[in-house]
Amino acid sequence: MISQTVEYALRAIVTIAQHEGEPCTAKKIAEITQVPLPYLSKLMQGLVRGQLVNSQRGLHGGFVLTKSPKEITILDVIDVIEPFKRILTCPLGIESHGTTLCPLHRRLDKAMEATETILRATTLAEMLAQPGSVTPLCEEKKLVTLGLGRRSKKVEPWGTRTPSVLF
Amino acid sequence: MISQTVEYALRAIVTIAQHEGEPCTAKKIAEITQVPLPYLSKLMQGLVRGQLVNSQRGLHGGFVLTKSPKEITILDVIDVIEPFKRILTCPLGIESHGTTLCPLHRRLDKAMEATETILRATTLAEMLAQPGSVTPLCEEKKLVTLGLGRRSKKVEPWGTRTPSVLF
DNA sequence: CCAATATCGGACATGTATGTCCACAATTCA
DNA sequence: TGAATTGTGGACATACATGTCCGATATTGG
Repeated sequence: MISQTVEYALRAIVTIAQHEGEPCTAKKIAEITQVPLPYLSKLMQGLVRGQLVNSQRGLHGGFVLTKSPKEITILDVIDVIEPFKRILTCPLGIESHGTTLCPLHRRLDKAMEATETILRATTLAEMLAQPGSVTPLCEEKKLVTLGLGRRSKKVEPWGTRTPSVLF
Repeated sequence: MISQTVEYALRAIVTIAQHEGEPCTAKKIAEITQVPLPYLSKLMQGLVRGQLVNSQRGLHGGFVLTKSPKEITILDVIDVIEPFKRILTCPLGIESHGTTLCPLHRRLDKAMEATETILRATTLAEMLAQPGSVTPLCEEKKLVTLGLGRRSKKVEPWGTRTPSVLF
């Protein structure tokens, strides 16, 4: 239905939307969304090329949305990663009936149309945490510093393996 | 959205439904549906195990529906080949909010629900050729006998490469 | 300029869906 | 009983989605 890659992309862009104002690094997004960092990096390039996010290299860099969350729909994200393909012509290459589909593919396309309509109608803004909502917000991992000076290391505190709860 | 395998399975079962009464051989189905014969054979085993069709080996064998086309829906076929999976729990393994999904996955599941509803509501019977329908019926290839006696061979007549037009 | 932080881009590795092949078993008909 | 027909099941081959790695490039701050 929805590929793993698209699922990842949606998690990522929602996370970025949750942090409007400050750039999100790939590393941070990967932790929150539970997506493998190397794969996420590849993904993000797609979102950048698709003009949904801007990237900034270097210290304090990361990714930010190019538009308001109100102006980005789920379908926008899908179309940038792997375009939503409706059934427009006969999959068997039969040209005898122009744009008219057989009953089977007409039905299948109707089902796709229903999905497409819902996805086009849903913006990122609608999926952000609402003040009165029951849904928990995204909890970022609180890192604890171990050691001192150059050798210090940030790690997850013991007992906080609960993943973030945006999703 | 819908895997190639499911697409093939649907073509096949619609073809069988179109020929109620007589068994369809895999070879015949493969020709009509434009599905590679070896792959189709594998597929059919799934439909048999899923109790949607019965198989009969030997001369005059083939596949027939186990029930009336009115009692088989598109969703039935999908569920037998690769079950339609709704989003029931958080894909990130977060258990803190029971069965409640985050806004993102709630929306995605709504889209799937819409699709599922349509597919469950569509039976094979609705997709067969209607008397008054504009949609062309399935044209099977008319084979021509070349040669005589034991050496005769059935082949497609020249100039009839037009694929069948059920779909 | 140097070191640290981050993204970029291409090459490579793995896994799953798709597609192929072949020997075998069941059925029919003569 | 023998030959032709037709589905069955397992092993194998290929294509594409998914996932990994690493050097290059850009940016910041000292």
